[in-house]
Amino acid sequence: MNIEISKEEKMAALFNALSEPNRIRIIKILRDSSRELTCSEVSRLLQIAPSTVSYHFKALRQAGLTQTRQQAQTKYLSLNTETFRNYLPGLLDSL
Amino acid sequence: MNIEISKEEKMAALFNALSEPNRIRIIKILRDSSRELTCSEVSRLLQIAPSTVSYHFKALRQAGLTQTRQQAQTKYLSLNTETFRNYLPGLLDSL
DNA sequence: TTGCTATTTCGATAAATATAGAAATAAAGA
DNA sequence: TCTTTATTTCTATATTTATCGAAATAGCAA
Repeated sequence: MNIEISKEEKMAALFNALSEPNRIRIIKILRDSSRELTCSEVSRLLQIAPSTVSYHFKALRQAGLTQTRQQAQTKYLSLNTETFRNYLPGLLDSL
Repeated sequence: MNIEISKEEKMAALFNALSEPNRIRIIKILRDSSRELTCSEVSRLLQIAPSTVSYHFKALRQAGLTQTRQQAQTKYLSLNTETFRNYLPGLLDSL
């Protein structure tokens, strides 16, 4: 059984995942390049520690805004367009 | 002079103001009723302490999502539709 | 003036958050 | 096998946050 979660709580969780500048930057890169990103690549691009990037990746994934594909040691991050479509239509264009 | 603020930081601040369920509830009431709300009214409606509501009002106002009109001791809160229009078009319908 | 109502600020607190470095895990390649 | 690369987890820390009750502020009304 699931704990009851209100629409407001769901939306708040989505906004919370987006309430950090580096996470917005990650989302924008994904939106604009339409390719996948790796942890180390983002670490280089944004100049933050890999462990911090991993933490942000986890936050985005847990909110359902992204998904990952694994190949060998590397995990490729991409947008979960369905979540944006279902809960935040048009928002990607606002970033 | 102003501290340089990136678009990502601005958007993150807006999302941060929206990352709390009770603040989303306040925004939704304002959107649906198209009337103003007072601190005490929201305190009664959402069953949270007036000081907590005041704290949320301040967070929303500082982000630019709402504005207040004062009449005697009472402050009336309303949506700042311009901010929604400029930065988050269509978002009100997603809440 | 005195008491009532509305809001904010203050003080305190418990919880969550962003961050980094170190250690752990796992796969690739020499 | 040993080394390098990629990522995650753990530990620690400093900061922010949501919350309340109490006190302060300000206006209204009897």
